[in-house]
Amino acid sequence: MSMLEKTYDPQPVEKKWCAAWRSSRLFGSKAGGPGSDRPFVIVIPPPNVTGALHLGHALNNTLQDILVRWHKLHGRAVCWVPGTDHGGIATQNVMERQLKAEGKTRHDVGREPFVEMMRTWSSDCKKTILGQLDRLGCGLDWDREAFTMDPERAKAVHAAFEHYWAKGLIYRGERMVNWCVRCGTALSDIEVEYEERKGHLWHIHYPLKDGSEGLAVATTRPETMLGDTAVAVHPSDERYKGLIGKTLSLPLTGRDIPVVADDAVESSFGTGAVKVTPAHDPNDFEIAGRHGLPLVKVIGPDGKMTPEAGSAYAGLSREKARDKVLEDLKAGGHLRKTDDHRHSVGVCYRCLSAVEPLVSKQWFVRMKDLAAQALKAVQDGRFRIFPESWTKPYTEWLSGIRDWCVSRQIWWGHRIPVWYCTTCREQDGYTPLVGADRPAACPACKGTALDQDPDVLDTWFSSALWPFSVFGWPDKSEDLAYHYPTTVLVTGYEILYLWVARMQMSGLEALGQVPFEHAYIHGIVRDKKGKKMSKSLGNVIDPLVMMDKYGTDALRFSLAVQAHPGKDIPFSEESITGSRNFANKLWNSTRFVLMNLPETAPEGGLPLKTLKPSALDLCDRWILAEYRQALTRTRELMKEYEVAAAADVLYGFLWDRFCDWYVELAKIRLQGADEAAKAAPRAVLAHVLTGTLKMLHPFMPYITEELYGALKPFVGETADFLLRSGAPELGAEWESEGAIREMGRLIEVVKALRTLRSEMCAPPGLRISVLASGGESRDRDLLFKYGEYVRFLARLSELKPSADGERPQHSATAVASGLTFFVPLEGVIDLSKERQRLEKEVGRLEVEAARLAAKLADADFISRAPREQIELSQGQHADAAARLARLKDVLKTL
RNA sequence: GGGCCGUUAGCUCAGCGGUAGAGCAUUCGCCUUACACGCGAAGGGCCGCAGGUUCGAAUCCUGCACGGCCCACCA
Repeated sequence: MSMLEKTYDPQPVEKKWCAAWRSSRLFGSKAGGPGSDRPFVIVIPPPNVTGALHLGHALNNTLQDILVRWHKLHGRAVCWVPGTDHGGIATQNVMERQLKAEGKTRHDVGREPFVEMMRTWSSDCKKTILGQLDRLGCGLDWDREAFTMDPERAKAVHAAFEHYWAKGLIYRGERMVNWCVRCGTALSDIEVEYEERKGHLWHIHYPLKDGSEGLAVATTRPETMLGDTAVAVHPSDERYKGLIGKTLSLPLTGRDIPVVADDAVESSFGTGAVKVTPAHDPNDFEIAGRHGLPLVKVIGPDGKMTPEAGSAYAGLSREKARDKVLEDLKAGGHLRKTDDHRHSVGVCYRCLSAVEPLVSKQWFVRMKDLAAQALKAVQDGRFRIFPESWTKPYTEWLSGIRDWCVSRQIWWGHRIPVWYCTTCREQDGYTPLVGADRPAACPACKGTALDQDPDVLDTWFSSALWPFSVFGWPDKSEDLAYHYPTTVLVTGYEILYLWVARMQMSGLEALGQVPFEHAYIHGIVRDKKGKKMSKSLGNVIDPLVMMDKYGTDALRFSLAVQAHPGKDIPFSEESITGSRNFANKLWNSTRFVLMNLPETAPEGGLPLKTLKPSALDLCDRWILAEYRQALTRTRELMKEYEVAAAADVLYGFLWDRFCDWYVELAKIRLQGADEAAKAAPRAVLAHVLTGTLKMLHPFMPYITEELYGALKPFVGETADFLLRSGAPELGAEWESEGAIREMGRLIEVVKALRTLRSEMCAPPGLRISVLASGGESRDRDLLFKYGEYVRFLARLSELKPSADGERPQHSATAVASGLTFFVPLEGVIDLSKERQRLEKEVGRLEVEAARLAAKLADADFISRAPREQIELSQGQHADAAARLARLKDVLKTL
């Protein structure tokens, strides 16, 4: 490493190590084979092959890589499986948009060629994405790359489907489903999002068949009235009691429809009478079921009105039909009222167009029993969610689960492994054949004409199998047994139900064990105003651009340090510069340390543990104690997936304690003439810095790998990679409350003197002389024992004792750590300014002393508070009172 | 309609029973031989509101307000 540059240049370093990690198979678990302990295993949430990585991916994968590297550093076998998801509708949509630009549809291309085009295109996309993950530094096990639609995963999909089928957990039925007219497919309930949209509430009058008054219904979708087969009212609604059982004449169609009574009707809404359109509204579908009402399908899967809607409307789009129905109702005098009305509209989560509830024949997975297993796993602790607050929404969703519509009328996906005999399929009670391969013949009629179901499975069906399909399930291999259950799944809360819950259910069903023991739920990366990043808002930050500009480590660290469990991250470019600066700080502190070490490292490195305690100075013992604390604290936090807090602890330790205090103090000996005295700070610098870099490595892998390479001989290590060097250790014997307390007192003195210098406008070049007086001998002894620290850090020419009361003329005063400091500043000091300064300080102390005195005078406090608390307050009071007395003394003589 | 989360310095957020911290931003002083992507110092907060529990509450409890998210069949 060239130590000439003052500023870290990330690009060459990243390129070098990225290639080295990969070529050395640093993260392969295939070669290593089963060890004695459980490995740390993560399967990647496979990104859809729809384009390039965005910041959300960068966050998700940074967090996973942090965990993987962290556990590898601590000696655990790790396996992080890379892969991508074929992405079903989302991916097909991208391709269809491309075709549309050429004026074509997928039907112009044809099913087979279209799927072929998608395969080619998605594999390019896959390469891009995986390359970007590599660049992010992800320690993935590249030998295991998987794709949700490759042959191995197809095997798992078929096995799962057959398993469900055999157990009666999968069925085909005509049900109300969410239909995306634009995508031309059914969607599951959770693939529908709801948007508040402006609309109207139209009041339409339906006369009785006999021509008498009838009643008015209120609706937001007048075009569906063509499919009405009843009007429902609440059974106890006085207004309509007399009409229940009567027959209405549906306007525009003349169809006879009954008035039925149903509890589901809310009397206070609209007119209190609901038109019932069983074929196009999930509620109405249920009402119809209860009353044996017929279905009239007036909207087709193409979003156009069907012949059943009547010749005047057939072929019109939903929107056009609405206009015409309203016009016709108005003309017939049926439209009574039009109110503005905001209501939520279900939209497709992929294309945001309004979803049409339709009755359609689809495949469903029966969820109740599956959900019960998953519920049990989370309740008895086999599965835990971090942060815990997501557990409740998760269990509630599972408790209220409905059957999962898994068939999709698109072409890109796993074809449903079901076959129909062309001759027998129309017979009542016909059971289709289930299997991946085309059956040779129909078992009933021996006919060989068999058609495969044209639909494909929901993309989430294959995603749900991911934690075990990537390990070769359904084959019961040693590899699967070794890696399953995996350790943790890292993902955003937006797919908790869509994906996490379904993996739990299918894993428990297929293997009887949870697919992962923990789910670590992170937030969404937003812009700095908290808005979701989107191309249309123009607020997208491209992670690749950020990596080019500031370095990968800076991007990773800025994401990690903000990733508080479950919380969204308001991300801005400024937050990366802070991390870039931190990387530079690491670079320069290593530069400093190396400059102060011998040219070549001695055999076995610089000794630390063999140094005699007497050879260690207070600051050495202090930084080692602080270092041990930082290690301990970081480990505690990581255990709880408190990644952001862990990053913060390391940041604070390295920058504040190590650089700003220890490195400065180490200079005293390093720049001194006593060669023997240099051994201790050299060893401490090398060991503490190297250890801290190791702990930071999961967060900033590139720079720490680079710096470790330069430092390792000095700590007696020879590992080729940081992650093979072992975790930093420091025994309990290095804990030292005494050192931390004593340094704390000295730091207080230094800060007080610096403040004073600054307030007195003493130029930094001016070496000042300081007299210390008063205090207990314990405090004086400490001060003068380490007077060199204070002299050096506060830039003093001398620090010496003065007899009590001897205050030099023209001096400024500071009180710290039980002592009074006088700084003679002839010519520099302004007496009236100094008086003001002291009076302000006196005022502040008086308030504090009074507050504490009142507290101590409170009989309730004295009798009820714990003793250590009382003693603490007494100490604080004594301290404030003493400082006050000193300052008042000084003021008197000023 | 239900649930969850949030409301702390100008901004972003920590703290979660002993009256407040960090980073960034601001101001002032410094090219102090690791680092100006730096060093030192300063200013800035009745910890959303109202009650309650407690010797003591930003911290626990109960309401309320505001913001965000999730779920739900109000046509």
